[in-house]
Amino acid sequence: MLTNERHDYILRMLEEKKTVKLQDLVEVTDASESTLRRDLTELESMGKLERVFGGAVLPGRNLQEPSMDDKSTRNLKEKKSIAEYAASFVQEGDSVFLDAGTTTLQMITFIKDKNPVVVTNGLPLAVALNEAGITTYLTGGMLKPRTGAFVGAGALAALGAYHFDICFLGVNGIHADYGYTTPDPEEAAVKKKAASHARKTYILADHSKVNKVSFATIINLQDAALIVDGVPAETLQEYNKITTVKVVEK
Amino acid sequence: MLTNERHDYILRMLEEKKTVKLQDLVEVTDASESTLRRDLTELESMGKLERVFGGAVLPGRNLQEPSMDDKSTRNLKEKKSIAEYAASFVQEGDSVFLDAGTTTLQMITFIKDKNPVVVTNGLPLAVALNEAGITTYLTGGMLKPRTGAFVGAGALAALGAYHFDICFLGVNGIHADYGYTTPDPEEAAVKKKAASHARKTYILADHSKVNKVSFATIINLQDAALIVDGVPAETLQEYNKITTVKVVEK
DNA sequence: TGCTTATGAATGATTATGATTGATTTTGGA
DNA sequence: TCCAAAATCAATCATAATCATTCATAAGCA
Repeated sequence: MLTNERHDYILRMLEEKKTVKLQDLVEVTDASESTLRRDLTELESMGKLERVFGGAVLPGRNLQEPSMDDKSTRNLKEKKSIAEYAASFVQEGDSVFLDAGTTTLQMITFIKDKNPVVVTNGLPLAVALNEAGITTYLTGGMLKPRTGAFVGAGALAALGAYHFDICFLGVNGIHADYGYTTPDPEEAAVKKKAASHARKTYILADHSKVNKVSFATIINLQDAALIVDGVPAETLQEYNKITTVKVVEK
Repeated sequence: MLTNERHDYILRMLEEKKTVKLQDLVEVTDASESTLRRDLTELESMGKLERVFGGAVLPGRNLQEPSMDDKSTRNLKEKKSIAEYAASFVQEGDSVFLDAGTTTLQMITFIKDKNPVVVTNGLPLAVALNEAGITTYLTGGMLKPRTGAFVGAGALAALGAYHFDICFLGVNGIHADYGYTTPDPEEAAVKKKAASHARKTYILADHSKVNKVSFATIINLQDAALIVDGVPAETLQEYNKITTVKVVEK
């Protein structure tokens, strides 16, 4: 069976069944496991499918879910590691700002025994903080449906009333030349203001954000430290010029 | 069965039945208890469901109510009737304030087709409003764990920036002599300030609140209308002295 | 021939799974 | 109410499945 034939077959099978197992493909196509793995990898890089453990599924088929959930599944483990490491900087009784985002969300588990007072602009975070029994303040403001973040004049005004011992922000991209970037200007404004009211600011990012700069707003942050996972040493050199970098070990 | 298939199955089952038992999943999916427990744990960490003893439920549902199912299910039918009736006063495009509370929560279903802009101080309400696709503002402030209400200086300051066409408040007791009462002074302050920024205010209460005055703070509200259900005519006479009373018919 | 590409097999690593254990929670009866 | 039984739970472990990587072979082509 030709390579293209296999590819077509896989895609047609996916269309039909929405999901396909590698072992089934082996039986039907008479190709080896290795070959079919390569097929799947290739088709994935073309965006035609999404690999999962044991096979593949149609891409983006949980787009029906709020976009937050999609993102939260991606790199979840890395995010948890980063969150745990970041949480180690929080001290007993600190006043903490947690940015809206999936990585900061993961931090809640790791800080709840430190009796922090937490301010956030994230709706899901407020829910989780409440459940965790943490003293919680929310900035308020206009709710962005896609991200569950509160932004706008209301959020900015509320931030003016607080001061934080420590502040944790998520970003969408990090680049040695452009610095930190995030797609939404309103969310960028909130991040900036939060950082300006904090004694110390940490930026959280998994490796997928490194050297990425999408259509985005640049956030100018002085004195912020960057926490990332699994980035090669030579890449780090570049960033050390512009910020303190802390790498999460596995 | 692929991991993703199980996850999808669980979520679809949840969508349908609102709740799912672990044992049922074991029977249907042919996976072990351990595996399904892991599935549930993972889905929970993604915020797609909430684990309960014996299975899982859709998220948010039980956060809407402080701690006891008791309170939320108590008089639920009456609350829905009151909510539906109250919602009939909302007009297309109105700016609406919804107080934190279970009755106001029920209103969301009934106002979402009127394209309102809603301001609330209730965490569960913000979640529900977001899900309903309604433009949502939240006051922010300090979160009261028991009730999910935001109160304090932050909440009051935020309210100063809004004006409402219509305002709906819940109370804990109504008495012909003492007026409206609620146990928490901070929540009382929020209610009062919200009402003072509204063109028209409605108080929602089921019959269990009538002639009740617990250890409570009195809320002085001018020009507010009272919406109650199933109260005898002679009781009504008393209240007409102090407010406009509207009774929900069954 | 020399070069590229596709393939399959083998490897050690990673991940998912199911069974077991003892702890926790709920249930039901005294 | 209190206590004991049953159900459910989290944690751990060993096993099985799946994975990425490497290497060697074979086929196609100038």
